[in-house]
Amino acid sequence: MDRLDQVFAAVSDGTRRAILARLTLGEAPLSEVAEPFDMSQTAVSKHVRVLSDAGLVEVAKRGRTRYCRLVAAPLQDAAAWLETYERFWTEQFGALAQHLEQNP
Amino acid sequence: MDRLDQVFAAVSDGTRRAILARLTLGEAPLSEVAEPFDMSQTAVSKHVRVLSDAGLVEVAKRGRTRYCRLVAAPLQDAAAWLETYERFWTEQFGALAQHLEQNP
DNA sequence: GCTATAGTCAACTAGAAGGTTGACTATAGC
DNA sequence: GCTATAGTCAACCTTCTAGTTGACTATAGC
Repeated sequence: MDRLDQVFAAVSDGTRRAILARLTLGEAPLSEVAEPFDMSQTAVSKHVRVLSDAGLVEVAKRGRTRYCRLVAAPLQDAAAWLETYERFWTEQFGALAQHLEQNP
Repeated sequence: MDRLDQVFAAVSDGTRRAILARLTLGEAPLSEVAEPFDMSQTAVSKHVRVLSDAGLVEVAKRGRTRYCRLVAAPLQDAAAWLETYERFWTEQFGALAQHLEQNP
């Protein structure tokens, strides 16, 4: 599995996207990250592991707590991949607009 | 699984990204889409199914052949999601640049 | 030193993904 | 009408994913 595979797979899960969204507010201990979810802390810990394997989260141990921090950089590769398709969706919407204009 | 989940999951596989890349060159019959891959046509057909379930490909039957066409629109939602993180990777690169400036 | 808290680890389960093969359906073209 | 081609479908296998629980480790704080 290459890195792009990993990044896209990591963000293809709503729970993990929610974790990333939480971390945009700043660093947080695992327990706090896990709190909103209706699942065991172990499960959330596994999600965080998937994110950190994809390079999207860094976990730092300080005392007995693990602080999670967002690392957005790998998302840039994903965005770059998507960008190469941008012209296709704009073209298609253009074609649709044109069609609707001619067939009101 | 919501739509964004589906789109991200669909593009998290290299084979499927390669199929999409092929389709940027224009519509193609399944057999032609399958040709470059070292796997059965059935397997490729399943990948195309995943893509079409995600709304990224449309398949039209004409005669005995199925023509596959790229539909980029759903990628726009993915791009929009990523955009909300853009400021985090630029911030982090900014911080890195600043650090490197101060510690040459 | 005892106890409560943060988190991991190992074992297990259920279901989804990604692939195979073999049999089948539908159409093209002579 | 026969045959080759395009593709699906169903059954199966193996590996990965997402979750569980229970036992364990490490540290904070009195």
